Amino acid sequence: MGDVAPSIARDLPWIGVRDPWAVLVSEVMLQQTQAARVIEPWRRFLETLPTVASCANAPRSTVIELWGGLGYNRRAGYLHDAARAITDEFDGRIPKDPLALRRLPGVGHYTANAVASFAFGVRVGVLDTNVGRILARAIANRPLGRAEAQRLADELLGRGDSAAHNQAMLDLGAQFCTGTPRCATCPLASRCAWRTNGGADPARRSAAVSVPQGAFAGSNRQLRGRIVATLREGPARLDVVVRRVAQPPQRVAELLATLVADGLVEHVADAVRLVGDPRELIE
DNA sequence: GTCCAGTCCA
DNA sequence: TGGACTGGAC
Repeated sequence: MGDVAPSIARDLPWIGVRDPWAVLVSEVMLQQTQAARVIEPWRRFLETLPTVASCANAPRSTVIELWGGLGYNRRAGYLHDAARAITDEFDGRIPKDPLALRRLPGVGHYTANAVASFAFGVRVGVLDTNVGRILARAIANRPLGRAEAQRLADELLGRGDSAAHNQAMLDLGAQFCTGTPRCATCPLASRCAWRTNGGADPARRSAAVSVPQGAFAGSNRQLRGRIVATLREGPARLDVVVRRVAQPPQRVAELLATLVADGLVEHVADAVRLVGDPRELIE
């Protein structure tokens, strides 16, 4: 985030100020993806699918294609499902109540509150991993539970512009309160409870704060990469892939199924034509 | 190799 | 409530 804010939809006039659909699309794209990489795909997406209805009526392949190089293609599927759910269950209008928003697929605490705040001005604190760290470090100096952290975030809103406040918190956290904090330049440092009192980092194991990724070696992520690399050389039968990556057929089939479900690589689809739906092999 | 990170599910 | 999933940037 940093120089470009999560609520980019508010500042880009061609799609309409605070258009709830534009905000929802941007917030889903911003899940685990930095803002700078989101802008172009976001613009492309909205040019083709400018409304909830246009997305709900579009074929799945279009939505996944428009996702471009953002990765985490599952989010595209969720967004497509969400557009259909809004059409079917909410009369085509994106709800402004965070609890209702959370019923949409792919919409969790963060996205629900962000859409409520940035699209509708609902006075609710937006809590991502960086804001979670600010609360645990600067305010409480101890790990917080989910409800506690949300209550603190809500209390900090005060009486001013709550969306602007949330934006400031997100930016402050993203720029200074990262995993390894940049206290030397942080404007909150002189008032930070953790800096003042010292001790172990309270953000570890605090609510909403993400944990480090596990080891790469031996992970599914590594194996997925090897499978994709194998298939890039051309379509291959499942038994060939299994031999190449030297892993149990069951495990390879499971990962292949996730690759297919995510619409990841054309060669995977070729492989599926050769060996059938790998999901059937798992049963 | 390490960092960043929200949702889902058990 | 903690772990799995996922993947580009550096």
